[in-house]
Amino acid sequence: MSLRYALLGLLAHRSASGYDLMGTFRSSLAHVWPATQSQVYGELTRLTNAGLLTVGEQGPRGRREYAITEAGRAELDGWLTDETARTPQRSTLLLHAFFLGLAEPARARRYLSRQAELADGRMARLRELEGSVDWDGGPLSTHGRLALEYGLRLAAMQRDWATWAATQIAAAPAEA
Amino acid sequence: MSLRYALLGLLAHRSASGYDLMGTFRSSLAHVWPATQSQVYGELTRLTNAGLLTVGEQGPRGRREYAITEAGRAELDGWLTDETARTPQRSTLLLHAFFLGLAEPARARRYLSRQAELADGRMARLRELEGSVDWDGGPLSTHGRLALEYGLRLAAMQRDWATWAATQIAAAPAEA
DNA sequence: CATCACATGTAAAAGGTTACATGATTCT
DNA sequence: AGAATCATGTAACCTTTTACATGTGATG
Repeated sequence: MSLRYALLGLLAHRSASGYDLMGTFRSSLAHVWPATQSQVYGELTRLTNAGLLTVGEQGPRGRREYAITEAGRAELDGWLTDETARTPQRSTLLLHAFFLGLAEPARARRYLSRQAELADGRMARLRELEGSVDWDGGPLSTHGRLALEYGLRLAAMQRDWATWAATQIAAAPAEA
Repeated sequence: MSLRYALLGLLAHRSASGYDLMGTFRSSLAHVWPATQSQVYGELTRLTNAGLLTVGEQGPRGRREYAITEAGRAELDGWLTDETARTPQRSTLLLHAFFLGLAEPARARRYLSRQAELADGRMARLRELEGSVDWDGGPLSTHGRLALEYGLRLAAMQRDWATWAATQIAAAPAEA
């Protein structure tokens, strides 16, 4: 149900076509709430049928420009500060950690070191993104910064944890 | 595809029934890789058909005791240190952050403070869990600790971020 | 005129959630 | 005898992923 709010949120800022929105999903929103083209187009149709969006004049290549309705804004507004909405957390990194005792210590340590490196790489890429985004005043600016900072802190946490975990493995040999 | 490895991982430690495994999912594994009963039973059948598990003697109430096969161990072993396996990260907290500029600053700040509180609560519950788990030497012990530490660090990061983000909102009023 | 960017959709399959359905054994 | 626990399964629905399919307009 969250993709719905991602779309409403983007359209609350300015009207756009499915194609436009996909551009945003590819650049910035991919880090926050990934979505595929087939999902976005489908959801736009559903939101229009539900009266939360309207379609404007047909553009050049069958382009459909979507605009948020009053009902759409109300729906979005209700969600914005809804504390109860939580996605079940699933992390393959964590699942690996849970079962890492089944691998030889040296291999497990190598795996964790590699994960630390990868997290470091993610941090670097986010910092690059930070420099390249035009902080122009849309919902992608002031509050995009908050999201970006979250990503940076998450990556840093994962790097530090993986580094620490590798030392723990060294200390305690494999069991099972 | 990860549920598959969660089950193989648990069964690599000791044979168990679907019901037993559900117990583990309810207690410890829920924090790592949540799964429902209907998912677990279905996957066990699929793993058996794929030759990665075998079913032992029928127990009391039609109980089916599953054991991992050599093929199952090989499959698990390949996955254990596979660096490429990554789940797309989706976080409602992050999505909220991204669009928080659309709410009034006071409301947005209240939301973030509440999220900080909630993260703090999660930390407390994990610390409780840490005390109550019997660290007996299974894959849930040494390496369950790693997973638990990850959870603690994640919650701490979220708490600190939400607290920091609230101050950022205070500084910059709403746009859109 | 060819290529690239624009632009929209559908179909099939996999993964996940919720609800329903049923029955056996053990404990009090 | 009744309740709790053990134990398995199915059906419907929603979300997400991957792949296919098609066509238009602008640019060099």
